[in-house]
Amino acid sequence: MARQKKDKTATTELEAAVLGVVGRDGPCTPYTIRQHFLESPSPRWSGSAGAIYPLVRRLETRKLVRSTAGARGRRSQRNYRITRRGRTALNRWLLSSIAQSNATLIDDPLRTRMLFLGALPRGQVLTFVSDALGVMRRALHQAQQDLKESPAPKDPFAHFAARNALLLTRARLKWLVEVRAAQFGDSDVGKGT
Amino acid sequence: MARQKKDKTATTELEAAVLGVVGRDGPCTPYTIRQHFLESPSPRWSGSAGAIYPLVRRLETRKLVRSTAGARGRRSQRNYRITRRGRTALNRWLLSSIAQSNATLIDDPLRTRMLFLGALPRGQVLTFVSDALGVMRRALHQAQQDLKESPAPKDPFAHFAARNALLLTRARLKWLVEVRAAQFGDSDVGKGT
DNA sequence: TAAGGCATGTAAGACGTTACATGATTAC
DNA sequence: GTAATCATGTAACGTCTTACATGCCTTA
Repeated sequence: MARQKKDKTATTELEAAVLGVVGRDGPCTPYTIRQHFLESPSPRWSGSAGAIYPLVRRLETRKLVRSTAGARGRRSQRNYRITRRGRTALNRWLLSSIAQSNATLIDDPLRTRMLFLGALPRGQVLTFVSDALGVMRRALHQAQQDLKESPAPKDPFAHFAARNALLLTRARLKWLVEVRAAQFGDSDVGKGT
Repeated sequence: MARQKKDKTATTELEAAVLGVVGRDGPCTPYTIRQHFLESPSPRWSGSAGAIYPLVRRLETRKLVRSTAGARGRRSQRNYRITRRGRTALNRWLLSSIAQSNATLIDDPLRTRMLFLGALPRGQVLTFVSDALGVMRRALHQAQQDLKESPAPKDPFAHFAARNALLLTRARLKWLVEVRAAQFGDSDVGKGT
């Protein structure tokens, strides 16, 4: 992806997500797009200005969005909306990125760490697992909260996304409980929170 | 993390993972480290030479690993092993990165896509979900396979990691089945594969 | 001794991050 | 009218990626 002429149809996850937001929510300013990512429960992107502003210009160069100069007071403002080409690109991204995706096994930082936990003395392994359990219980609460705030009738897809977050969090919590049980033979299995 | 002097104790996930591998498996050449990542089921890193070779030198600069010049035939070869400092750093990374981690909600590319699935006509939504189900069933097989190949007695932590992969994959599969049922009212729920 | 692949790298570049800069608007 | 915050950017940089380069070393 570097030395070569860049394939014009290739799209990063963030580019696609921005395109998706613009397409779904209608005309956006870079600022509203940023807000969207800043408020999103997923910590994948920072929503930093340094990412978003250049990105939307990139999208415009590729004619996936089009901007019109609005104005709020005297301040100039760009309103971006998705083009037909953009919709096509989004559509293609949604459908084509699945099959050959590397998404078969998603990343879990806790799993990465688990691989090297043998480096710790037993007591610290316990600390690790306990801490992780604490974090995960809070995450579960958050996920439940988020799910409540995105009811199915409002936007079924947002609802499904929130379900995904909940199910993944539950799975990780279950895993941690399992690990603790296997390591320390306690009988808390299934208690959860 | 850019404009500022870099915090010497900061460590990227890949750096820590490499450090972990060197610490766990004993003296490594960059080549064996690469193999490790190339063979790993987790697609998070490519294990590219361009990443690994500079990285181990970076670790050596920071005195987290130390290299000795071995030789296979006349070919010079660097053998890296972890230092005491390296063990300390690894230890700290394992314990400290949890609490303030952004790992509370892990990323799922399918979830990202789900958010924008409203852009597709209904028929294509079905296609999307079906394709994803196919991918996920294969991923489930793979995860089960991997789990079998890392039995608990051999390395309990590797075993736990494989369990994590399996549970996460199951959760995603369950989620997709749920989505399909909600969208299309079919009664396949619970059938799975 | 030539071919192929093993092993070790380097080169160029895309992407996203943090931190800084700056004018407009609002609140007091 | 001054301070805070909104909104829009730019600057510098680190990490990782793909593609290329290059010698060693085995095997036929």
